[in-house]
Amino acid sequence: MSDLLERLRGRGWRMTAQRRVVAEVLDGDHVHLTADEVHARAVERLPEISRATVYNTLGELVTLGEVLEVSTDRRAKRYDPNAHRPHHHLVCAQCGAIRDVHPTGNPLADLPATERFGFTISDVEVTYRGVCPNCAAA
Amino acid sequence: MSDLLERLRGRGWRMTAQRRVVAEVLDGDHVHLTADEVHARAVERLPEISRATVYNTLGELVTLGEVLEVSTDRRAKRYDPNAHRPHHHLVCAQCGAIRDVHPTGNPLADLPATERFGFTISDVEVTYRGVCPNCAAA
DNA sequence: GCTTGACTTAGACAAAGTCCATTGTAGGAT
DNA sequence: ATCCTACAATGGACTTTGTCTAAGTCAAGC
Repeated sequence: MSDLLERLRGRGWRMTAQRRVVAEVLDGDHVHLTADEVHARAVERLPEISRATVYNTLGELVTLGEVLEVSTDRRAKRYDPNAHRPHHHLVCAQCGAIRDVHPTGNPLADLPATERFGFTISDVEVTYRGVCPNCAAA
Repeated sequence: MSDLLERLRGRGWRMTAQRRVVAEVLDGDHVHLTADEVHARAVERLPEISRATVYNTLGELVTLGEVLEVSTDRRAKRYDPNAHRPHHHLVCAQCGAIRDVHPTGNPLADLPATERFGFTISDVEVTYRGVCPNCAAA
């Protein structure tokens, strides 16, 4: 993740304690935190960090392409630091757990020209929904 | 759409003016209204209908499988009455226009067992994003 | 070590949606 | 036809998620 900090500095990002903390919180694999969760964890390390800063920083990371926004439920957006490997998501309809998945095939190729209505398509988002083993057992 | 009303009555739905109006508003193809838009149109026909009732009714229609919830942007949920023919969505990243599309292929088959993590998958949602002809021209 | 403009802050604000106590009513029972 | 009652509707308070702004702070270049 320090690569991330390096990359950001290289792009002229002004490095502040707040931004560093947000980037650190997002470290790890299969992490899909809401903005509020990011804020909560950031506060543990930097108690005076404000919500607005967390939102700003997350927004910038998304713009820079370092983090993906995913909206698997209709509550809060989640932030996925695994932005450099394309992937989709598998969501538990009951507990909301999220896993990154890598389907075979290319959904873009599955949309014939007649079904494109003249759109220039740039992106496909696939969300699988189901029940996770934990919830199925309960 | 009166089929819908019939079906609902058959399921023991108590028919009220409010519910009828909400169902009528959702009539039509390629309609993807937000709850607020549904409310606005319902008010035209039944001025005293409340927002809570619209939300409740939409929620019930979703539970009954008569209407689909789609969240193409992260603002409001949209309600899609075309629930009986499986389809996916094509969204303009600029103006937010939504089209129903029918891709070939089956994305469910594209997720190998090793990528299912023990989930029982029940549903796949595919959202294509791009720029519509209108916005491209502007 | 200054300066400056970018960054952060707190809190007000907004949009979307939920909750709840109260009031109303559809539809079966009489 | 009227009455009953469980289910539905109401409206307003509340919650959640996110944005905006004015004022204060600070990283980084000089």
